Amino acid sequence: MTVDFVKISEKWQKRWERDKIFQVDAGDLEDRNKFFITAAFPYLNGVLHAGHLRTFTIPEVVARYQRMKGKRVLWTMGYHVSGTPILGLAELIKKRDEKTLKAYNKLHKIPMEELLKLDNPEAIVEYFSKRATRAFKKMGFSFDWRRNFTTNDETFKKFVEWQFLRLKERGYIKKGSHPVRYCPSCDNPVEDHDLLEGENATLVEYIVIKFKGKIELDGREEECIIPMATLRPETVFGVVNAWVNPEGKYLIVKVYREVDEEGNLEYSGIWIVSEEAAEKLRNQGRVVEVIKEIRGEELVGKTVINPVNNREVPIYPARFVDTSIGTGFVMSVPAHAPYDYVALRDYYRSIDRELKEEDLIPLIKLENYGKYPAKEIVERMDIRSQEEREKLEEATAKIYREEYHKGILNENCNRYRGIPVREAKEVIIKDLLERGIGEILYEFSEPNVICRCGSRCIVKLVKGQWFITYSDEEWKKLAHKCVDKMEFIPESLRKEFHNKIDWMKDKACARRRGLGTRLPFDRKWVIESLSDSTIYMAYYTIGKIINVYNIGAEQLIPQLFDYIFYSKGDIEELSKITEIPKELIEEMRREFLYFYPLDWRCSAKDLISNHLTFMIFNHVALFPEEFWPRGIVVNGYVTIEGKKLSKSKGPLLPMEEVAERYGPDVGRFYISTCAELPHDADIKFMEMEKVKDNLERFYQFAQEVADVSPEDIDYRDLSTIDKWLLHRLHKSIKLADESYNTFQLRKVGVLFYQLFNHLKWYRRRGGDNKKLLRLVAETWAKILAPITPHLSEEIWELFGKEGYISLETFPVAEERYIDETLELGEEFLASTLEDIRRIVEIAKIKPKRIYLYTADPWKYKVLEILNENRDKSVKELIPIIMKNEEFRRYGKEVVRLVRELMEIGVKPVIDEGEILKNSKALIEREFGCEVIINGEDKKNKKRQAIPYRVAIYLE
RNA sequence: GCAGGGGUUGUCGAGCCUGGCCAAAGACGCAGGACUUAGAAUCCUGUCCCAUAGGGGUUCGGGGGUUCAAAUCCCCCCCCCUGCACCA
Repeated sequence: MTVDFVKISEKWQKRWERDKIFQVDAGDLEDRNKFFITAAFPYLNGVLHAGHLRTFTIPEVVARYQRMKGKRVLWTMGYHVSGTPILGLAELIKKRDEKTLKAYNKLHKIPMEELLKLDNPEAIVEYFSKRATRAFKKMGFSFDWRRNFTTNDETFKKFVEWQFLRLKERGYIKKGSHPVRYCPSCDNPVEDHDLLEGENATLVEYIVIKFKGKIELDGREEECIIPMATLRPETVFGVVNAWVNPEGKYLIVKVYREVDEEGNLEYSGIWIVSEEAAEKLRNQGRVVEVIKEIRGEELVGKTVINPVNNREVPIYPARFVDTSIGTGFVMSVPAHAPYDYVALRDYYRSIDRELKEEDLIPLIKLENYGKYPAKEIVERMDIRSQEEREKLEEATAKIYREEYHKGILNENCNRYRGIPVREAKEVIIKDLLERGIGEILYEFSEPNVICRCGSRCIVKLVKGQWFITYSDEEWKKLAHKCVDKMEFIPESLRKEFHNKIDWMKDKACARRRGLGTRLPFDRKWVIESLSDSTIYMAYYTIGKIINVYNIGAEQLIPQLFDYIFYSKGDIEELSKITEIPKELIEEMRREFLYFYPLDWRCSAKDLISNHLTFMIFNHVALFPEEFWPRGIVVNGYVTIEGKKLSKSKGPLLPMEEVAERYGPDVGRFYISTCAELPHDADIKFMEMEKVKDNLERFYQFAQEVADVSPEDIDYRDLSTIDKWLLHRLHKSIKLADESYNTFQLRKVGVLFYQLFNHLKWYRRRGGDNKKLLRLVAETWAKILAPITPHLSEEIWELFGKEGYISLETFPVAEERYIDETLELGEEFLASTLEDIRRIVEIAKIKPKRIYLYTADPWKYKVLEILNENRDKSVKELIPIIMKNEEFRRYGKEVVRLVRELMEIGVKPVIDEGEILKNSKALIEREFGCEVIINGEDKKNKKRQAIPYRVAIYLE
């Protein structure tokens, strides 16, 4: 039999839409039996794919489940189109970029003639919105479509404007400057995907320590600053000399620092820096005037004064100094930096001096090392000269790591003595900056960061940038509080969110280009795309009214949102100003009050450190505690046959294709059960085919029992195996219920497969109660309905039921049918069968008669005692049993029995004789011979029997 | 480097929190058998190694420890994945 899943799904999708069964409105505010679940909406620069399918199917299934649990479920979807990628895509299509056209034609399955029309952002937004909607509908998503929107809708933008006005009012928006990756030739910040090379480079913060020196200018000796850039500012206490590259080009410059947004300058003195460093300073908020150019060697032999301890140290030459890194000067800490140690030793040798321990200044105590860790490791690794770069890198990394984690500053570090390095570092940086002897200089962690245009990127400090002040400590406290109160699946996320909140810095929230909302208080800027999507779940609640009644953007003034979200203001007046009828304003307010807060937010892993964290921050900033989000669910990624998804290179697997090729139910079942929630799911097409087979089997099973009535099953009339099946059914309901509640959809899948095994066993045991089987089919159609709604509806109709199964009540597990001893009995029987089979095989006997013996009664009594003392150990149990005279005469046999029973597991005593008698025919059938239960004791076998393991003799 | 997750038997993947019924669920794959004109489907059986009576041996990244008992608890190490932002 083949089932046309696509045809079935189309039939039901049409009916659902016709009857609007998934539209939902706010109910009684006094009885908020609601469930509000959302997923992070998709960014529409392509079609929806397998990754979306997974992330959205999870809440979709749970939404359907909760609907069947009688909740008023708000579940819908918006589309994200803000930012630059859609702009970029439009440009590429306009340019007829071959790679892009190919990818969108082949992978996104867009016909070429359609594709060529998508040469402007508006067309792209429209096209992909339509495609996304079509894909969702084909997969049977149960959205309330009236609430759908895109982030480029004028009405939505009004909502975002309100958000930013209120954030600013609360002091969470400020202006400042920040470092960005920048291309000097494109004169623009460079995004990740615009990089040719250096995607992994990060921004690192060097601390520039301003050593004081003297330089001759126009015949006069002038005070100057020779800045040392370092990543280990804590080692400044151990500086014994400075390094300069003798062949390097250096500049004597006057430095002015920008001190405010207006560009006011503050004179910072005469500096000597490498030519490259001068350029960096220019890009990073300083004005640099060149006085004179010199070569590094001119500085060799001069001295500088360490600003932290006023120690005067000489400048020596070193070839390892790279003038393009830092300032072109390096402070030398030979006690703790292998490079410095080796270079200093080399230099001393060149002037016929020997480097002695007294020449070094140790500043970090480190266990397993002496006073001079750098010296030790250099000697241990036998590093001969500063040319042995690889070894030196290794030594440096090792020392750095160990010192950072285990080192403690010593008495040379004056007031920082006794503080572990990892703690001291931050404090020292702060102090250096505050005292004006340190400044920050940004660098890339890798030398080559190349823009798509071929130029080398620089770090540029952008001025006048708008920030959201996520670094705000008070704000963070609120966010932490929210996290403490929330639920997370998996639970480990809680810790991760706490970490992320701690680590949050201010975020630039506006850009010069891209789709989206303009900052209401500075219209030159467009709100950055991650920042306009942090509280849009609230918009879902009111979007219905806006869409249905065609409310215009100009009507959505900030005061209106204040009224809806805060109950602030006068409704009469608002209604007059906005020209929105009072009732509609009230309805918006009620929708919000009814559905908020959000019960669950679902997303894939990638949004943890940005979107999901921002969502928490923005909610706690803008809404009272009762409206903070209640839970977050995060799922793993999707791969296809082991390969990562890629919108440009494939594989991609559009959602629509899944619906068309396999049918939505197959796709939904597979994607929600193929991996545990937090794990990555690997789509294998062969397995998807198998899912199809299994769903067909289920449908077939349903058809077999379609003509039976499940009414009036009398429990008392049921056979043991019937009762067992009923027990299994109710246990499955119970487990499915728990699984749905905790988003463990894979478990529902496993239960479904178990159903087949149960049915197999039921039939093998001679079970054939049609009414009962019909009940099983009906119940399972409901259990599966959230996952395979179309098939379930089809079966529901087949069973002659009125209405939609999607709106039915989820089955309720009834404890009175759950009886674990039934299960134990069947397990006992199965293991008995298996034991017989094994003996037959190993002994290579074709038995004529099978003798089965259950254990002697006293053994069951022992088992009972074990059951009563489950918490006791073997040692404790023996004396308890031996207290009884009856057992004492069995002596050592008791001890052996206890050990054996512990091995099998302590289970309740069941009537094994009865079970065997009951299934005698089955055993005889399976082995084709006579079975004798507890008959004549052949070969003294009977005494081998223990509870749950019969003695067997084959003849 | 920091943070989070992970390493299980042919594959995928449970189990680990709450130690013992764990040679370790389930699915898939593979093999044998039944049914069938044949195939598909279905059903039965097997799938770490050894074994002519239900047994024994070696396994859960590596090493060490706790315990009568460890895939499960503790310590150390190795390896893999993800994030570290202004980008969706």
